[in-house]
Amino acid sequence: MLEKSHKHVTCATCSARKNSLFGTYGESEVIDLNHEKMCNYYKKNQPLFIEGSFPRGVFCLNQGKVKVFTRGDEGKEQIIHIAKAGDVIGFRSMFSGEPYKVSASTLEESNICFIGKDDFLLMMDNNPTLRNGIIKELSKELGDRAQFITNMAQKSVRERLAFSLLILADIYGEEEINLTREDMANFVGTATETLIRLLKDFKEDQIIEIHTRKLLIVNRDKLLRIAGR
Amino acid sequence: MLEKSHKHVTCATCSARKNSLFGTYGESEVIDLNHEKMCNYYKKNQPLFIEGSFPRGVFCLNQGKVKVFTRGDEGKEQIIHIAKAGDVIGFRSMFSGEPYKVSASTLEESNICFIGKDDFLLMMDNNPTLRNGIIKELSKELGDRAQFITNMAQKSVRERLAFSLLILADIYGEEEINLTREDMANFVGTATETLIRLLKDFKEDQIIEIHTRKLLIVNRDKLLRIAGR
DNA sequence: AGATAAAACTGATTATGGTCATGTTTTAAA
DNA sequence: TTTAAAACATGACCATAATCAGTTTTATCT
Repeated sequence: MLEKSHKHVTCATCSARKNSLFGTYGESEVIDLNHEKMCNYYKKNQPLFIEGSFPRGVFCLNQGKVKVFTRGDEGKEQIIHIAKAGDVIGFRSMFSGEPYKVSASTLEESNICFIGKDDFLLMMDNNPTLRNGIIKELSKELGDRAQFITNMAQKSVRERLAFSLLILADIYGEEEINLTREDMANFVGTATETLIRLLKDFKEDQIIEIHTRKLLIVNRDKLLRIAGR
Repeated sequence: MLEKSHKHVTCATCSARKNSLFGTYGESEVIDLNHEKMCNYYKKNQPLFIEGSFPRGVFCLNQGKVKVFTRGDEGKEQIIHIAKAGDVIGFRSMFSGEPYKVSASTLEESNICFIGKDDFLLMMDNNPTLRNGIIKELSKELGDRAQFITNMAQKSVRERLAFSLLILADIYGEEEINLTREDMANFVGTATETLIRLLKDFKEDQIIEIHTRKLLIVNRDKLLRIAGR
């Protein structure tokens, strides 16, 4: 269980900050940052922001996981990205001036800090390192999405599942992968039933272990081979 | 036929510049820009850059069309984006420090200017408007790709073709859409044969006119309805 | 702890769209 | 202007994966 009070998260001691956009911040900058941010506890499945609304600031994950997704015509979610501790999300629309094109909500209970739009934009103006970090981040994601699109268009569901499991393994690190079948299907881009059948195959081929809701990858090499280059 | 000498393109009189990243440039900035750029004539199907190589600068289209694509495991192209006059391409990888994740080549004969990496980065440092324009552009594209991914994952080929034709209509403007069936299939994300069959359907439903290679949309509303929201 | 809802799973069926094989037309080059 | 190559087109067949309908298991709430 996470601590439910935000008072316990300070930027100076935030372990997630090291790998974040604010990882290069000096002591005084961290103090400023800490002053500007507000931290909140989120339950599982709580929305951070919703497609179509306008951004009021950015979210910095101290602890937990967040799915970023769009909805297709029939309301089915397509998960575009899963954010973990240290990730900063929600800044894209702030720059493009458009409403959010994606929604975000927690996949598990999380501690998430919020930095208001004005504060964040001011920081960007005054801090070339942050600015460059953001440009780099946007550019990197854009490259990743090109590959994602190609995977969607050309790989079979089996190949995409293998690919997705490898991505999920990176995101979950030491922990077991913990997603509902539906979320996983919405990440892979398939029907829930198809996903379940394929997971069963992978289990029988001793590629993964299934512990009810949780998944463990036991043969990464096989996954790499199935996923293709 | 295009003029084959680059001498005839100067930034001050470049009509494509108005809608480009450099659209807001003042007189002296335009003179600098013109001094830094080099303009070249490209034949049809000439590469600008190739996936895996490192960027040496950015390309600014004065005239013509360029496809931006990745290759899947079996070498099949997936077209991510089609750039037209005024578009600046190839800057993403310069910022992320990675090699290109996509390739680009001309779809028709084109006049394309080149601005070296150092010059471009210097311009960015000294010009907040350009910088913000780029951040905005990156952000906008990132949003578009989220939708693109969802379309790929959830729409039928028929729906995607309708959607793609609408995008192509925007890109080609007054001109007729002029792509090989293979390129169009690689944009939609389907097999060439499937694309051909669907084009025939659309023609029979009087949604498009086919003039050998060239396509004209005659019923935009029907396309909108097929494409879904 | 028991009730209720949500999620996970299974089987049968169907349709979409990919592949292969082959012929025709268009384009570009000699 | 002929010829070769590329692009376009069509038919037949098949595999993948979606849909539908239903059961079982797991999680959640009182």
